[in-house]
Amino acid sequence: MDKNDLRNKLVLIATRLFAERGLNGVSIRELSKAAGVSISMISYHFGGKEGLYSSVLQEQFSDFDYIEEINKADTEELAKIEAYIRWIIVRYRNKPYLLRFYTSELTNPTQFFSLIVQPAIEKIIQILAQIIEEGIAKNKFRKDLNPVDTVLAMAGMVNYYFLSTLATQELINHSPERDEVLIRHYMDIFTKGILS
Amino acid sequence: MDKNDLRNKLVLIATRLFAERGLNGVSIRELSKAAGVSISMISYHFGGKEGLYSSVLQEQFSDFDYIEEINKADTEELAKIEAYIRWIIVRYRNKPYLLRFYTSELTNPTQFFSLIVQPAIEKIIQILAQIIEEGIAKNKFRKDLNPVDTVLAMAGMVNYYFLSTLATQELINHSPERDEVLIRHYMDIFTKGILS
DNA sequence: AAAGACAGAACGAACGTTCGATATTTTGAC
DNA sequence: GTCAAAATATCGAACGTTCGTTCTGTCTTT
Repeated sequence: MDKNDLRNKLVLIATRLFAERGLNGVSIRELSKAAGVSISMISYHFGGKEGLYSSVLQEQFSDFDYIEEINKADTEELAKIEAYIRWIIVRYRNKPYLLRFYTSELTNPTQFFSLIVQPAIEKIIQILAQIIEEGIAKNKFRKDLNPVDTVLAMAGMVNYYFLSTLATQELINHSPERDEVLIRHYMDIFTKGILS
Repeated sequence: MDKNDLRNKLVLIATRLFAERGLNGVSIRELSKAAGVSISMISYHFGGKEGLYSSVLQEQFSDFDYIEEINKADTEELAKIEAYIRWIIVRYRNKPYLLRFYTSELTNPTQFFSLIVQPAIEKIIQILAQIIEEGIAKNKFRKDLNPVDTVLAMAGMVNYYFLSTLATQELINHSPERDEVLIRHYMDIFTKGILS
């Protein structure tokens, strides 16, 4: 087997297990058994259990480039915002365990947050706030809006939908059709709130 | 020492430690050392480590009665909504580790969710949706609103503020003054979005 | 033949629980 | 109220299990 095959396989399996039960909730024996390899392979390829966990985290927070592309597109502000909302939904669909990793269990979590999560979130907030500012400058949006707070309000509406679904484990049905209804609904509420 | 003194002390200490590093990230030796008692006390009083963890969870999700009082108050719909937002903020201020427990690590997490978290969230959503419905019936709010989705949008704006703060560990400054600004801001956006 | 990938056994450390002994509190008869 | 006895609370050691890592040897690839 190619070296990278096993690495990718371990990251894939570890992502699901770590997300379900956390770093300390999964043993390397279970991980290696699920991957069909020896337990020594985790130390060999990742330098230890935390090394594998770090690889999982890196992979989970490595898809923030798309948000920059949204911003570069030559569309109006509200279209960019809708594109951002759709991106969040796709993100949670592809990485349903993402929220768990916001409360990381690394020996040095500060490092993980300051190196990976914080820059990513700051970048998103900055880009979206800039979109709001442009809308204000063009007199499309209300002049008295605080761009950052407005971004947090908007991001909250979308993220919370998935957070509450995770927390209640089936309280709200997930489906593409329902996603579409929610996008329309959120855009509707949000648009009425910020348009001048 | 009184029996309940030690029980309460252990729950208090365990809440902070479990929230910081999760069920499997804290040993009963560390817990009992922090409480200044023997390790056997945890099994004696709580029937084991998971018993203590369950007690922590129960205590963290046992403050949902206030939301019913808000609903009973003889005030108009928007005032009730603002009271709800303030309640969330106080809740997170008093229980800053609350979000961690949404991804529980119990051996049988389904039981925890179905018994504690889900009923609590469903109750809140139901009460708030009822408030929205009343506003619609009185022609205060837009007729085309879906009450439940509207509640999720509103709850998301507030909850996400704290979620993002937790995730970024200092990205956004917390203070009563800033809370007040946010309450005004969120109420403003939300009000404009739902008023008829 | 050299280098890399992998397996499996072995290691010490840490884990949660249990158990017998001891200290403290509560109970009840006088 | 006193005091012995019962019940409860606490301790600390010991137990068996599981943990992550390491090491030696073997197989595969270059």
